[in-house]
Amino acid sequence: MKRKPAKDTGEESGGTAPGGIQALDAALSVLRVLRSFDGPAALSDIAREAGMPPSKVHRYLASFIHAGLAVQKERSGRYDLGREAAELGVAAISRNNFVVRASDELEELAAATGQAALLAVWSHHGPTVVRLERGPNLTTTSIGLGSTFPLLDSATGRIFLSYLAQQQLAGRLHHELERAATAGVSWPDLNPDVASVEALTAKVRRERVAYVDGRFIPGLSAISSAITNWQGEIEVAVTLFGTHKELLEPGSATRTALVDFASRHSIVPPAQLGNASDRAR
Amino acid sequence: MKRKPAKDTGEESGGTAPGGIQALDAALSVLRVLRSFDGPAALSDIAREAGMPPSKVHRYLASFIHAGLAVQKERSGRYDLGREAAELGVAAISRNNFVVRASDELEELAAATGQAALLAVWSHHGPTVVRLERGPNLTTTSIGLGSTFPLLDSATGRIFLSYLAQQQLAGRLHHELERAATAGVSWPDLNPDVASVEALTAKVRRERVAYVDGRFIPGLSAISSAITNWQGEIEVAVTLFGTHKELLEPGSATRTALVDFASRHSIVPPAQLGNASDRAR
DNA sequence: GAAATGCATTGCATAATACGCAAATAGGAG
DNA sequence: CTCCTATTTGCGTATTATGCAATGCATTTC
Repeated sequence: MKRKPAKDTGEESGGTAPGGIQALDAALSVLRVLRSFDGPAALSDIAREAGMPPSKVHRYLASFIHAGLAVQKERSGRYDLGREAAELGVAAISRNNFVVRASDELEELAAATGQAALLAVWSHHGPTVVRLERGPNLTTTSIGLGSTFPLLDSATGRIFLSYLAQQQLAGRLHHELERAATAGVSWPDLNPDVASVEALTAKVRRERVAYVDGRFIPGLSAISSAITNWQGEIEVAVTLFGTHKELLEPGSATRTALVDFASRHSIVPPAQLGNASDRAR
Repeated sequence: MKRKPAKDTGEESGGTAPGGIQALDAALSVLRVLRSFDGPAALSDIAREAGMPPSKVHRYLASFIHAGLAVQKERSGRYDLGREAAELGVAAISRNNFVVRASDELEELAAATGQAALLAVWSHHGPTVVRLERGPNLTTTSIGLGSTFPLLDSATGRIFLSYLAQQQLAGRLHHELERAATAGVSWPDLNPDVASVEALTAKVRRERVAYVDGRFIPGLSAISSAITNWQGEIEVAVTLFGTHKELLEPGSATRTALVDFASRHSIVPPAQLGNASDRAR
């Protein structure tokens, strides 16, 4: 096969895996480009973004379509991710033991509290719904798998805000703070500045729950708690939501059940096993 | 590159996409194999399942790992799906509106089967038509966008009756059962009592279709199937209808096409996420 | 209405690259 | 320590992916 005859400057292994296959690396980078679009994308746009000739990308896409990872809409249309991509993602998520175990009991939690319940994990877009259990009282909602929540404005978001490492949050947090500042928005319990956010997250970690009342979705109250792994990092957020504000009260049965649920599915880091940095290296 | 020197029996395009790339097709089939396992898998198992030499699979996996689609656990360990796979799936699902996706092909379904076709979703009033494709043979009908169907009396309604959670149906189902009981109505295949309804829905779930012949609308036969999401919950019902009763027969081309259409647009949940039939009732 | 533009798609010749085989290395068990 | 299983890596070959350019299709522009 030919290579671009021009540059061969010596810097060779720029994006190739050791022991991997060049063509496959190239193809997978196209898949990532396809994912990075918000919706269906034209061949020329994908090719430009990937830095490859359209004919090459077209052949990759033909194989992706064959595998079901991509689809082509309408006659002579644009490309989008396909059903197989969705199934792959669901399978990947279901390999996460925390999600699987919590899913098994999520229905019980919803039934016991009489509220709708969801599980969310962090993906690079933000907190993302991976499991949803509609309660008896909630018929319709704009929330579904793949929905993402804001960090500042939602119970689920605030849990990640409080438990996730600063550097993972940084990009999105800055963005939301800036938007809030320029729009002149502020909330009853939060101002759009770093100090105020710090105070909020401290409170959330102390109480082990975060909540909002009818802010992100009008008329809907939500309360969320964290399921953590052996390092004390958040793996999943569990959120209950409904139309009554009473579920937020410190002593409420709902709140107690939620915290209990989160604790039972968390792994409490053993306190006196030496600190993690010793074991890490 | 070499090919298996032995068999080249002439059966050529067994699994290759037209205009696609052979190596990529092979690699993606490995990805699918990896997904088909319940958890982490050994190289030799993946290779055997994919029908390829381990060295080939190993190189594919190296590229998958490089792209984040796969991970290798521990030292010299087994392979599993990676974070990028989850992100890919979330992206696919969040931009994937079941109604829109199915709408794109509804016309083809109608043309291929020669029947009229519709899509219906659940709104608080009941099954509601959101897309309608009049077939070549059907000129006029009382069905239009926004029409709602009864639960007991229509193919579309019976699909929702069989796949939707009990609590969402409760109100309307009670109402219809009561009306039928007081009016003394009954049907050839259904009595207005809970046990009879239960038997019907079990049959529907088993056969994956529900149908009626000229009952809801005299002289009109209809057959319906469910498009389900990642949790096994119904998102949309697809219904074909026409004046001939033959389309209801188990082996008919129409029925086969319908079930195929529905499964192609459904997301099959992995076994570990708990199965939907447990939660359905 | 006709030309023109912007796409996606597809032959084709070439040599670059992925493949199969087999050797090597690592890990685990007895 | 030794064997055994399973993963990883070199290497030569010809199969196959690639860039280029021509084709086809559709929508737009004048």
